[in-house]
Amino acid sequence: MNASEIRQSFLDFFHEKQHTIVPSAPIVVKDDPTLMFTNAGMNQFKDIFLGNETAKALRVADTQKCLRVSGKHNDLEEVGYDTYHHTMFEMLGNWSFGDYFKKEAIAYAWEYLTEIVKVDKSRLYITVFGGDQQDGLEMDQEAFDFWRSHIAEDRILLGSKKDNFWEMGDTGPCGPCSEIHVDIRDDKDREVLDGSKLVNRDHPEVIEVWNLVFIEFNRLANGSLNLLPAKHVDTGMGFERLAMVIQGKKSNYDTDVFQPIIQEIAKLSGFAYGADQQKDIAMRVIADHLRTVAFTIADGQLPSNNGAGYVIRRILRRAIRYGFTFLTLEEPFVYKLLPVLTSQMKASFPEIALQQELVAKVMFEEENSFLRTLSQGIKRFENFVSQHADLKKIDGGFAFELFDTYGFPIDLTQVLAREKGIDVDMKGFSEQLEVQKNRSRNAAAVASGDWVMVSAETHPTKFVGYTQTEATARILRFREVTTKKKKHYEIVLDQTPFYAEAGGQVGDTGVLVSDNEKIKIFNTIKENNLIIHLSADVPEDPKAVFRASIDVQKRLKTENNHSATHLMHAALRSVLGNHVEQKGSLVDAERLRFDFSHFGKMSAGEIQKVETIVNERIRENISNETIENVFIDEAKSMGAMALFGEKYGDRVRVVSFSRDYSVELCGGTHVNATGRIGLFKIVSEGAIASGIRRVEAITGETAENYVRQLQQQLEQIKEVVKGTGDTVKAVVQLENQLQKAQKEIERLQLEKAEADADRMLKNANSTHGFLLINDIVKNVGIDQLKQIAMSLKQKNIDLVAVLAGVQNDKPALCLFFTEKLANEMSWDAAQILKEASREIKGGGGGQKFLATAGGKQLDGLEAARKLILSKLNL
RNA sequence: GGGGAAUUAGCUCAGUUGGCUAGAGCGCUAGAUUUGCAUUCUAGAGGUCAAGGGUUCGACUCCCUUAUUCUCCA
Repeated sequence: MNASEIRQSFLDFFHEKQHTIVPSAPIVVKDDPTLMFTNAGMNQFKDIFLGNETAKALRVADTQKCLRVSGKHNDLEEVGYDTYHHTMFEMLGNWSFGDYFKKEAIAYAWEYLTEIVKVDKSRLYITVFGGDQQDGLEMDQEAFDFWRSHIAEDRILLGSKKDNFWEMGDTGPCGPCSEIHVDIRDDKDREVLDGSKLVNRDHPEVIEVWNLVFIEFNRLANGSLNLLPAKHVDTGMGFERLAMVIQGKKSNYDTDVFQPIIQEIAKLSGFAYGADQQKDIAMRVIADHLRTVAFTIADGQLPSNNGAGYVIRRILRRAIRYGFTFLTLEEPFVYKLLPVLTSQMKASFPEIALQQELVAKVMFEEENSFLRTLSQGIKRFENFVSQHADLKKIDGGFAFELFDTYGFPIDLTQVLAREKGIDVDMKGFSEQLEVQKNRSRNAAAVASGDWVMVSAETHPTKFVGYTQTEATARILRFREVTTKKKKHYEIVLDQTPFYAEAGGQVGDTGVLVSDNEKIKIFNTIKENNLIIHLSADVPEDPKAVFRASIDVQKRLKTENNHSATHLMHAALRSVLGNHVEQKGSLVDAERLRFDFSHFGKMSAGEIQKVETIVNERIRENISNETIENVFIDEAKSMGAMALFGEKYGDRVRVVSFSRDYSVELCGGTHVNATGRIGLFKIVSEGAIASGIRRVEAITGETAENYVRQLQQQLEQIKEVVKGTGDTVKAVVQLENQLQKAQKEIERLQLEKAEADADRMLKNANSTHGFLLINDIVKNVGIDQLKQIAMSLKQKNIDLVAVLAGVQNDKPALCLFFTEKLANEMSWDAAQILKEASREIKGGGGGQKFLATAGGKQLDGLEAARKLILSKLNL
């Protein structure tokens, strides 16, 4: 079986068992602050387990794109070194939401593995939760008994809480789990040592393939466990591992999931896979990371310098680093592997093909910029080494600075040091890294308290904000959340007019008012689908009936901007082309920001066209036509722009302003008719990444104020330039005149300096075989004195000049002599002036043969000049 | 969210403990060389040293604020 056949067989199997097959959720998580990436198949069903949402189907199966870069069994820096660690992988999974439980879950897994894909039964082992004293839990006898009907008892092993008890987090749903392990060692090795001895021992050939989780408890913040009313099954099977087992390989990287990519890397680098251990590692790293980065960018996450984008950047850079160091790939190359990946994956994941051009552009740009970082780091390293002769060890602090400030990877520093036959002080480096980590951890610490359940109702909050700005509401539950700086409260209501931050639109602010108290809501956010009101105050009487009202002015302005965003999106597509796709947006009361794919800068004409079209649509006063609960296919046939990377349920909300103009899937709030938006004005256009542009615009009152301000500015300028006709021409003329005048001043100053110099030369005395100038000039500052000295220098005569000047009642000094004299007499002009300037309460310095000084005590000037002459023995 | 850095000519970057009339390479313009081109040589134009404030006799350099970008950590 090849990889796609295996994937299909899994989905077909569960389809026959009455499971609904759902598509993979995006790998990038947008509406869960605790998670950056989908890291398990169950993520998209989290709300069902948490009880925030009811399941649409009781039995579900899918293959899910997952990404893990850290965690107990996963560390980015380990990927590539062994046969089975990945950053991105597919997780095959089947779920039961309050439907079947342990018996069926176990039977299905056994049937699929042994009957469908025919894994050798003698290679399988089972683990079952063995109980935990601290939690007061018995062993999972139920699971044990069900397994006994399929497999011999001595192949069922009891596992600890660490291996066989699954928890979503510190609190929340959890339960015992049962794992299926497979022993893929050669028969010879199997005879020597029984596989059961190697289960959960990190042996690369005795591995877990499938984890069946039986969710039956809820863990509270105090650590105790409650039984859940509805029990769920959550299973996950690593697709790449399964392929390895079925295809009889010893490494995931030897399956047809990875080999085509690895062979392409071999071709590009000119090294064969399998010939050299270090090069093999590099190829595995690149193959793995390519998949991760490509899928993530295709799902809408661009590399950036924080959060999820930063994780992607780091992964891509790791791939480049390995190519650079071990495969002599010193030009951008990762993006060249995309066509292979695409042709392999597009059948199951069409987004990867549709976004290929953009992904390639973004990757190419990232690769280039990192290669620049590398070459600068190398330069910096060379500098350091050449400045520290006889270096035995590279200072840990310096290595850390290279890494921390300039992004130069520590292992490359080690490679460079080794080439010079020196070590890097890794202890010092690690210490500084640890300091940095602690600082960050302290700053980010968040402690959430238990939810205080006010009401027994469990239904999700009813959002009434599409039609109302006020509603009566009861508190369902609330909790206290403490961050380092302050604490706040999170409140869940039974119904609310507050829009929670989503889809780029900011959350509402407002108040909850009861008979006795008034609680200010400073923001509204969404955790998965839970609407959470943020407040600085704890409700004193949580059971009271509240009047929930939003800040209407703020909401109206935000709606103007949101609707304008839709109009602009459509206008951009008609002006620039259909390749324009939304890549992100931010809508608040002040402005709208829209990121979209487009190659190249928008011309002034294009910007104007977009502005014009949007303003036309506003004047047409098009009514908002919003349809709730539309099937996704129907929405598409209406012409809705389906956005890749957005997670949508089976039914969606469609917002349109004229069916043939703007139709979008959107959960946000909008104007009833476009006329209310008022004036629309684009204020900036720029690039945020290769192939991605950002436009910012304003509407309504804000736009009016903006235009008014421009007008006022223009009028003021007109007044200043006294131009009645062409103001621009007048300003340009003024600028030209100014430039000319400045040049003229410079020229005159130079001329004057020349004249001064000539005059001084005439009056100079000849002593000791050279000319001595001792002069004082009125209305001349340090800069001009310097100019005079430079003029004297050009004369190429042996001379000493002691120049003094007075400007704005401040004394200035300049001492100049030819370099030849400086050498012969061992004079140091800077040193002499430093001492002399004390007489005028100032300071000075410069070079050996030309120095200047200034001060603030005018009557010390004579003394200073005398001092200089005496220092020169003149 | 926290820490570290960067911002100097059209581009890529130098600029030492505060004092050099702010430089280099590439690019640009003109001239010379050449049958022509590449090349080479000569000359020239091009700078609000990110913006704003402060310290100082003096700030590209030190301090503060802001903006943008990079980078590490979370």
